[in-house]
This record gives sequence, structure tokens and C-alpha cells, in this order.
Amino acid sequence: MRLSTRGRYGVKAMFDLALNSSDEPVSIKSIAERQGLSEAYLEQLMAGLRKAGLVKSVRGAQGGYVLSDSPDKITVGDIIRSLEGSMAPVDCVIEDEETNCEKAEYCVTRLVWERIRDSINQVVDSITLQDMIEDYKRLHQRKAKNED
Amino acid sequence: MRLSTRGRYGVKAMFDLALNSSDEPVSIKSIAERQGLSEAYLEQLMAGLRKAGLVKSVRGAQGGYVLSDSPDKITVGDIIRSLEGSMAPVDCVIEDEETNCEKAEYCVTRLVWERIRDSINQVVDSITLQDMIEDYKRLHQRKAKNED
DNA sequence: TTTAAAACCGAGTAATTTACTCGGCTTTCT
DNA sequence: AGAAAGCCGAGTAAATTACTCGGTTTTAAA
Repeated sequence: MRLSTRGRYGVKAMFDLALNSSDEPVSIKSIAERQGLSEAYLEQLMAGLRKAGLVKSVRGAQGGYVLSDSPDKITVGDIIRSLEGSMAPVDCVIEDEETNCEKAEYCVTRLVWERIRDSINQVVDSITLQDMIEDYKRLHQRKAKNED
Repeated sequence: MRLSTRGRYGVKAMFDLALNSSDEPVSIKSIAERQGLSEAYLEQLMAGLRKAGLVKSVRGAQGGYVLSDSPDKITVGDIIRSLEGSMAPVDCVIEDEETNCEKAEYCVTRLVWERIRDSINQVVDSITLQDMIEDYKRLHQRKAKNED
């Protein structure tokens, strides 16, 4: 049940974008540097995020990426699902996909998988980039205090 | 974030065991038949469940497996974790494993992973084999009604 | 006491997935 | 014109998954 690097790096990158956003777009290079990711790989992920409509790209020199919406409107769930697909723990409970299992209606384990899926969706959809920014500020404040 | 077949088959097998348990042990062969699983593969999984202490084995002819505890004491979480390991979405938040990431204390994404992990644990630990048996009975009752 | 039914065990393996890299093309600012 | 960026498709080594197989040991029953 591990997330792949796509989801992990994707969340990191989007957080970085949220934290470092201004009116100028942010380049893959700078995100990759700050977050310690491979540029070429991150490029793939950004393509996915763009196709999902979570970021907008600006081509050409001085180009880069910007969030499509404000940080409090983008959730961790949006990010992970756009890069990894459904959070369903098994294929037969992927949302909006009719299952080809004819026993589905009377399947007990199916109920279990649905509950797991729903609970994961609930957490990831409840965490926005804004929440992460606030956590970040809190942690840094405390860090500064500790280092006195 | 899919479960592997180990976890899926494991839950199925344990449910089967709970449902078909009497004073006689239940053989791998019969579980595999009812659940449509490969005998040889299921054998591996049962070994894992035995090592985790969830089932006890009876060797020799007429042997098989029995639950180590009553169905209301065994959770889906126990089963999945014993076959797949921690439900942590990333390695750095596996329970009882100190992380080698020195930024851990100030890591924002880490907080996200912890929340996901905790929420998954909470659901899977809240579902017992007894719950599944009751779901099964409910579904079958309704099925019988529908088929009138 | 033989036989057969079962669990136990370790090793091997094909297929799939993951986590990338690479090279070239296009766009656009300076 | 040149450089800095994004865009795109293909390729690949390593890891993981989902198994299988062959043999050993144990034990109930005929």
C-alpha cells in the first residue's frame, strides 16, 4: 500500500509551487533543485498535473508553472489521484468504473475495500496546499524557537 | 496505492475460515476451492498468517487451519499488516522504525503521510471478521428476499 | 502398518511495474 | 539570434509481484 514516487514527488512539487509562487512562473529546474528531485522525471509529473488541470504552464524563456487555483482550493487528493489514479485499494472499487464482477452485489470483501477507499479519500481531500503552508510556518516558528 | 494479492487473498481466506469454522480444521484445498485461489499460493499466505499468530495449523491427514482467536478479536488490519507490512503510504512513516531522514522533525509532507497512515489503520482496525460475517448474513438475507 | 491427505519449506521464474533517462522539438523572452 | 524554458515519445535497468514446483514431514484412517 505504498504510494509511488509519482504521488510523493507530486505533492512535494505542488507544495513547493504553492510556497514559492509569486506572479512569475516557477521553473522545473528550481523546484527540482529545492526539493532534490530529478529534473527530467519531475517534468513528466508536471505534465500529468497540467493535464489534470492543477497547474498551468508558461512556455519559453523565463517560463515555468503556476497553480491553476488558490492553495486552499487544491487538495492532496487532487494531486495524488491525478498522478496515481484512484486511491481504491483494489481495482473492483475504482470510482466510476463499473466492475465486471457479477458477485459484486453480494461481495463482503468489497464492502471492506470501499470503506478503506472512502477513508483514504476523506483524509487526502481534507488537506489543502494552504493547510500544508500553515503547517510549514508553524514548524518553522517552533524550529526558530528551539534554536534559541 | 493498491493492495497486493497477498492482502486481498489473505482477507478472503480468513473470512472463509471464520465462516466455515467448526471444531474441525479447514484445509487449504477447501479454502482455495471456495474462494477460487491457487492452492500453492494460498499455502504461502497461510504460512505468513501462522507466523503472525492469527491462525493455528493442524498437520497430517484431516489437518488444516483454525483461527487463533474468536472472529470478533481478529481485524482486517491484523490480516493485511501481517501479509503486507505497515499501511504507511511511504517508508519514512512506518511505525516503530526510526527514520533516517534528519529533516523529519520539520517535514511538512511527513505530516500528510502520517495522517493517511493513521486513517487507514483506523478503518482496517475497526473491521473484525465478525463484522464481515454479519455483513455476509445481511447480504444473503436481502439476496434471498430479492429472489422471491 | 501402509497409505494418503495434509501442512511445511526453499528455490526459481515470467510478467509487470517503477523510476527513471535521453534526444530532439517547440515556444518565447531578451 | 540565442538561450531558457516547456513538450513529447521512446527506451531501459532494477525491483516487485504473483505465482509454480519439488520435495519433506506429520498424522489420521483403512
